Amino acid sequence: MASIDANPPSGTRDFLPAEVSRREHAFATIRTAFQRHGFEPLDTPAFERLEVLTGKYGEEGDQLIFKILRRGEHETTGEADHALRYDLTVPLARVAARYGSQLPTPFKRYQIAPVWRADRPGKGRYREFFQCDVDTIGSDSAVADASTIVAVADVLDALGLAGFTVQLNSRQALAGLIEAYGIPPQLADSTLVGLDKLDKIGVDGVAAELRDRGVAADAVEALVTDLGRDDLADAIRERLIANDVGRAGLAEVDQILDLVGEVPGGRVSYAPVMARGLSYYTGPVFEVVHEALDTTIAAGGRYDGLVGMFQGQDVPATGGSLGIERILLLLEQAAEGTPAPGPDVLVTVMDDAGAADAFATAGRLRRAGYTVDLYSGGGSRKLGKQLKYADRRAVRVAVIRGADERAAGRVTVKHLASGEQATIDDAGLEDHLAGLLGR
RNA sequence: GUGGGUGUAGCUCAGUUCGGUUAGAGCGCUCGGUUGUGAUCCGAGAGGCCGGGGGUUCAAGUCCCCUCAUCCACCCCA
Repeated sequence: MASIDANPPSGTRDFLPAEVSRREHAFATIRTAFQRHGFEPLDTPAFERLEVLTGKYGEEGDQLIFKILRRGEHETTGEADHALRYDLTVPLARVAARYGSQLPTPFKRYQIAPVWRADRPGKGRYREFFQCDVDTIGSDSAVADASTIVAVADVLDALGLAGFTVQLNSRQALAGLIEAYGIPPQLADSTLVGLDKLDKIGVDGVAAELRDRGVAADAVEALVTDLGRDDLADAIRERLIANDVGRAGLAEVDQILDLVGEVPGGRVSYAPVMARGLSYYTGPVFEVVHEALDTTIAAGGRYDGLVGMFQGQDVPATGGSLGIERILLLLEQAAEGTPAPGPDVLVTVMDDAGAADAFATAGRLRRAGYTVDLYSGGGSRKLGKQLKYADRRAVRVAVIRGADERAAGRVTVKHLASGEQATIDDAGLEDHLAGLLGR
């Protein structure tokens, strides 16, 4: 038999049962928290028409879109008409454009689903990964921006990830900053990318980066002086109040800070040089970093222009995204060594004659509320093999009913962890299990 | 996309320096230590054309070239 590579494609993963359990549990926690904040679930197709996706993620982003070849006679041309979704925000914008009038305004939704990027895989970085987005469409109010942040913070806290910081900024504040330091508009984006690296490469690194990007020496010098100050935020604030955009941006930030107030499990603060990669943000932007990690675990912001790309008029929108794969990685590390619990009970099958009886017993115990596995193996049904299987599955109790027990109307119950077992009247099985399993 | 590391049993890795008889360990797996007792203990066994291709050589897991995969850093991102 020819053997083919059994590994999943590069950048994708198989999730074995224990891992699926952990993931599903985290997803359930997230769903519950978002719903408590009044967000509704939405689902959209795994793939979209190509033109829905292209032009939304910038030049580099467009190249990372997984395209789907046209079928039939067009197949050989390499032409693509569909593509796997790249994120959940653009599909949402499409949905908002398509069903706008049927949806309540503002429309608040969350979505947990896989997305695909033709990226180079790395640690905590995949070509197929889940995103978890929460957005509000149709509100230009800072209440919506603040609600996003509070909901995201609540989710992180519910997941047990206390110790995070929400860094808040605004595109307007950044525009004001560019103006305040006299940086020409055509260098704005490039400058912001450089500034955004402050935490990573330090003041000197940023200075070098900005010079490389063509920022004038006096502007760099002015920036570096402020960046080096302990009260960086205040220093930038002073600069920003000098121009209109800067003042407006600061007002945005302060209003949200005010609305959000205290957040359980974390802090919220103004981060004056935090930018954000995605080009479609238009207003407030935020990023959540965890103290135990130097990577972003959630991010978001306002993108008032995106829905308008699908219909005539602009619709305000704001939202956020949880870096769920990184969060799951964190949770996994925290849970290391604690195996996922298996079924409560394994009912053994000692012989063909007893199979029907074992089925009946398993059914009886499921109706009694237990999670019950029935040994489904063929071949040798040696008890040792079945107990080994029970151990492997982390089953708590084995129920054994061979020919002897059946003839006597009795059943043997073995508690795996303690090794204790008892043979009791069949009728007393539920009561006995209740004692063993604490129900 | 750029630079570097690593590919040997199902898993984690020795062995490669200076090429030389049947390539090892731990864990896992299978079987056994008598009837129907796991996890522990003891014993036995299965499992590898040493990532793939080409080259040098009497001889290649070991040296050279190519290729693929994977990991780390940078870039970018979630």
